[in-house]
Amino acid sequence: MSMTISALARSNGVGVETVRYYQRRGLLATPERGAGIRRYDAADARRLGFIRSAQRAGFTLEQIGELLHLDAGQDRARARELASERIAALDAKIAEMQAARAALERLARQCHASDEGPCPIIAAFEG
Amino acid sequence: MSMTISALARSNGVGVETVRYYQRRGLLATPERGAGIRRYDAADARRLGFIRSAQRAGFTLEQIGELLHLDAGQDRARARELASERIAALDAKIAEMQAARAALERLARQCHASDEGPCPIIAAFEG
DNA sequence: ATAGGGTGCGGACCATGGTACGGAGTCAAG
DNA sequence: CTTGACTCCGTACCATGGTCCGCACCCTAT
Repeated sequence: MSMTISALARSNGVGVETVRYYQRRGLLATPERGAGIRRYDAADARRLGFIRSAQRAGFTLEQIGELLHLDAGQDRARARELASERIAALDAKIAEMQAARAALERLARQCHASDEGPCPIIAAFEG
Repeated sequence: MSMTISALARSNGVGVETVRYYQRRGLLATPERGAGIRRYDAADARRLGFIRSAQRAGFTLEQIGELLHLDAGQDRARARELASERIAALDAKIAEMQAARAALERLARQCHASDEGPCPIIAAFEG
């Protein structure tokens, strides 16, 4: 089951240029080409899927590169370390966003409540 | 109470270059200069504070520019619109991050539980 | 009055994660 | 066996939010 680069890209909902970019970044291999066209298989698709999943979990491409180099679990301690760093970062970011959300919602309600005086949304940020 | 650009920057914990960047972006005014040096006041500091607060709430500099042009609440409807768009975006992002966090934590626990077989953290993303 | 540090300004550069371009080669259908 | 779509590859460019550089000028303390 082999595919062209565009099929590989489509299989993970990315653009061809993105695949090529990951190759340049060393995240995906560039297979040998048979008569000019490179052919990809299910393993490549899985690897691309890995990259996208990890990206959704907030890892940067550089960190993903490191995870990939841990090569199917040879260095579990390091993988756990990366995971818990990421969890901590996510916690911080989530807390920040929840605070911002709460503040914005309160302001939007205040702003909606009356059309007198300065807009609380604008005013709030000025403090 | 006037200050130099570096005092203004310090007042909001940013670098001088950041202030200058905001000026270029049209978010902060560049006051007239008295004998070569520009002088800033409390209003400038408040405006800079506004920018940083709004940024913390996840607005882009472009959106912040729009908020600033709403000029102290002349267009409350638009301000509310921006606020609710931002709330929706925050909700989506928070949900995504919480899902990622939960997945990562589960994986880290699994990985910790045994040192046999492939690392679940790596393996999980491969699906 | 002179050294040092801060300022003004334009422009270059940075990281991140892509996206677009152009020319040559390749493949599949009609 | 040609046409049109797809591929390869290097290079350039994009947005975002800054950061740094170099030169000239200014301000303050010694």
